[in-house]
Amino acid sequence: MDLAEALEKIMSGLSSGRTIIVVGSMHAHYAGRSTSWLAEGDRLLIIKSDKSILIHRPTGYEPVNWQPPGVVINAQITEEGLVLECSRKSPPEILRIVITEVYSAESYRLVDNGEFIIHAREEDMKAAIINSPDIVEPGLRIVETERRIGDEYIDILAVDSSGQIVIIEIKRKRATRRDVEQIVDYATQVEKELGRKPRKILVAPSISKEAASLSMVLRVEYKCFSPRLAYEILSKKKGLDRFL
Amino acid sequence: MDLAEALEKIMSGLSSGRTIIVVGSMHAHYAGRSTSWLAEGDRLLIIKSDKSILIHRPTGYEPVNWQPPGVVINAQITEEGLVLECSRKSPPEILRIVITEVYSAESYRLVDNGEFIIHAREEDMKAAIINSPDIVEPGLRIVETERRIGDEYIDILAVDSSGQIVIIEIKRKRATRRDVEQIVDYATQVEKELGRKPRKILVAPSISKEAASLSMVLRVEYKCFSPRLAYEILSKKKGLDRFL
DNA sequence: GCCTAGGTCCCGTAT
DNA sequence: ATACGGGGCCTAGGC
Repeated sequence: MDLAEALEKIMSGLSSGRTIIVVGSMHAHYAGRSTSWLAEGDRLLIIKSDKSILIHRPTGYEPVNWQPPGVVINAQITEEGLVLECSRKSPPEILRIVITEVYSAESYRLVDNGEFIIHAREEDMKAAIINSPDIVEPGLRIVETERRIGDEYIDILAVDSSGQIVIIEIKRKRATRRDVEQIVDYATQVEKELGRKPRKILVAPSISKEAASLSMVLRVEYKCFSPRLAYEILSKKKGLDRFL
Repeated sequence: MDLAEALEKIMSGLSSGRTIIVVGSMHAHYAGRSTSWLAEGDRLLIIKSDKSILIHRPTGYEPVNWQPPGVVINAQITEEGLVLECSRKSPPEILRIVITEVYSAESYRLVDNGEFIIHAREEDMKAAIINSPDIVEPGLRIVETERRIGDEYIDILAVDSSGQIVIIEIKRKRATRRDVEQIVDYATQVEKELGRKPRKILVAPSISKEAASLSMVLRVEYKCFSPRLAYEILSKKKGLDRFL
């Protein structure tokens, strides 16, 4: 396909809100949050209906260059080739794509209202614990979730059977040294605000060796719990709820 | 295009290491690190030559479902439609895609050896500081970079004009409270290992208000420096080097 | 706009 | 395999 024809496909696709797919040889230059040059090669260029842009190489999960939704696109043919200038104001950045050869250029009116449901996330762990605080510790009572202290958010604030405040930080993956530091920071903020030293419990499916030893020093407790288990508990409960 | 024809395109593309692009209506189920269901809708399916898989909706930067490179793909036609089972062992996960209608299915032999160069990253800031430590502070001498203490890495270890050890942590973006905690942690480790309290300098283009106040408390110093400036300094130096 | 925090983050790198 | 840290991370939510 020649460049003029491809430009026509792109322009009409852009104006009608279609998703555009161009396969061809191109190079690109990005300037903004960083600066990059991509030399000539065969790639897949996707321009979505919300004006998000992706340049994909033939390997790898990630696009090599891109723009998030909402850019302004200027397309024209110059002596260099089919030039697409994709820019936005905030942050100030521009992606300049030069297509020199087009193997295919098509646009599609895609209708996608399909629901997307995802589970076994940190959110499910939180829900399971709120529903059954005993998962963390018998006698625990939930006080507040997503409590904001300063600019920070504490996953769960609770009170234990002896009346002591408990901070709970949930992680869906193995807890790291950083996670331990995070909950200690929260505890410092809570103590400043409420005037009492809280207990600190890190809930995660596992904990790294270094994080475990740091948690000893900083008096952070660890409770094993996984997103998968949380999801199973919630599913069962939901299943039962149907019969109640 | 009918499903059988699309299957044929996919199979031949897979066996010849081509990049496959399917536009059509599909639904998908993922089970592994999390669990998700994507209901029927029009999407773009990409199977790259390294067997990375992407399902893109008509909007948004991110794929809604995906698999990183290296999955095993099983494709067949069932009563549900064209079913692709993409699985891997570690971590154990599977993405099952059911294509019910195909608008387009093509494969391309993409040749991409183009170099990709990126600048104005943290790495450039580090290089500029190593080259001219005065950027951080007059009289500073670099001792070591990427020093490993335990499992952690310290960006730059230096000595100031009075002979005191200095830890430098570089951030390409505005420094946060977490960044301050990180360098304090490094300092603790350094003190344990070397027996002397180091100075702590956070180098970043800016610092959040909360991070600034925390840095006062924890005796972390802040030095303003940006990836863009670092890149400009390095470019000039390189330009000069050509004439020396 | 800033700030926080999650993510099937991905990715490189070192042990 | 685990662990750590960067990324133009992106995205959502709050202020």
